[in-house]
Amino acid sequence: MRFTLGDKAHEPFMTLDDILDRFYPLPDASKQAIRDLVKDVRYPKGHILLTADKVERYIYFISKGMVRAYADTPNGQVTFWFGAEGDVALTMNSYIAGQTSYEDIELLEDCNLYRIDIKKLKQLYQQDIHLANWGRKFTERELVRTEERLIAMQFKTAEERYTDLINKNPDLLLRVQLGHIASYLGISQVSLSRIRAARR
Amino acid sequence: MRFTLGDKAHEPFMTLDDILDRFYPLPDASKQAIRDLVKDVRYPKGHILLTADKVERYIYFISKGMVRAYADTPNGQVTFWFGAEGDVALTMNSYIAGQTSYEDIELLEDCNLYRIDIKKLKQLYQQDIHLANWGRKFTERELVRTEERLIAMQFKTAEERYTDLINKNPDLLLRVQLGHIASYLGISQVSLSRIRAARR
DNA sequence: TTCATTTTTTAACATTTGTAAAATTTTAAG
DNA sequence: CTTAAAATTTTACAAATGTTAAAAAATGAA
Repeated sequence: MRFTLGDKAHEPFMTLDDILDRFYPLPDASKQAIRDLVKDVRYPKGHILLTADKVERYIYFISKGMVRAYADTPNGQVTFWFGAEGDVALTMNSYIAGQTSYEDIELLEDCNLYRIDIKKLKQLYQQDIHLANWGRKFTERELVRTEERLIAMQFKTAEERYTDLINKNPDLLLRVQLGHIASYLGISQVSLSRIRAARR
Repeated sequence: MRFTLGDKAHEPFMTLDDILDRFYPLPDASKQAIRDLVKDVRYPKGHILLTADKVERYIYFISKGMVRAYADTPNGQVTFWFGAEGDVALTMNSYIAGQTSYEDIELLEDCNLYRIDIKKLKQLYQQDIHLANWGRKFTERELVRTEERLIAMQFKTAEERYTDLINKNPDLLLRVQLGHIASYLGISQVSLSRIRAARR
């Protein structure tokens, strides 16, 4: 999922079942099919989990830790998504189109992840209608969130977007450095400093 | 679909089959199930097809015409999506969550539409795995487009976003007034006029 | 065509945000 | 604890965008 942190962000970790149940109720047989495909993996802070220029084979459910997605641009990196416990980390075009994508995913903390093979997951989408609808629901939730953020970018000031962000995700300030937050808000770090100074 | 206009935008109109085939190959039985639910409707330019404050019962495939989605804000309307032939017009939260949403859909031209009942479509998602995957694919395509636009908002100048927009959609300038385009780009109409003046 | 309405552009000034560089604070390693 | 590195804030100035109001152009109905 692209940007949640809401519900269970403060939990120390989430189980695979916790994560699967967030999007859509699945019968146990479908959950078991996922469990059979999943492998537990761990990587340290700073690890690049997925890269833009590769067709990535896996997506990752985040059990514990914080990550960011960023696009490389002529003007530097643009962070456009944070993922925490319960979210799904993936490079969009690899997942959706089997092509290279526009973003890298970097771990901002040591992470425990559930790794799953995209091709095998898609085979399940073709075989199991519950999982096909689970996959639909997952994307739908991301789409609503992304569209809401896009609209906010079109008419809210940077200060409003900052306030909204930390109100919805108070722990973000404790877990993510301000440079990444500024980028996520679409402003320079200097601008974010000014906004924060004005709030004191 | 949220913002395409690409492939067949210049076509005078698209059939239901054209539209269904854009996202995902469907067996004929599945297409027939959709055909059985669909009703042809027409509305004139200016008609408000869907509204934010209602739980809408229908979504519409656009056979002919141009529409926009906009959110009402304290500072006026924010247009954040244009739909043309082949696109799907819907209020997101009605479609996704069965709740009121954040946008109205207004017709910018006289339109021919295929109307379909959301509840019945969702029943099909539960019964027909091909349609469930069609629905997944539809949302996935929207998500990639929306995410790409969000990233562009974060690091491209208004002028670059304007150039990108009209390069991808040359006919947009002929079919949509500049005030809506300015809003879509996240700038004032005055700013857009300045950008256009500088390009001459 | 003519006239009223709507849309778009232009002008003037205010505000926001960006950039570059320096100062300060925080973090992390030894 | 001390020190070097990294992150954050501050400052000064430049560039981009917003707001308001007026002028010009385009549109559409009679």
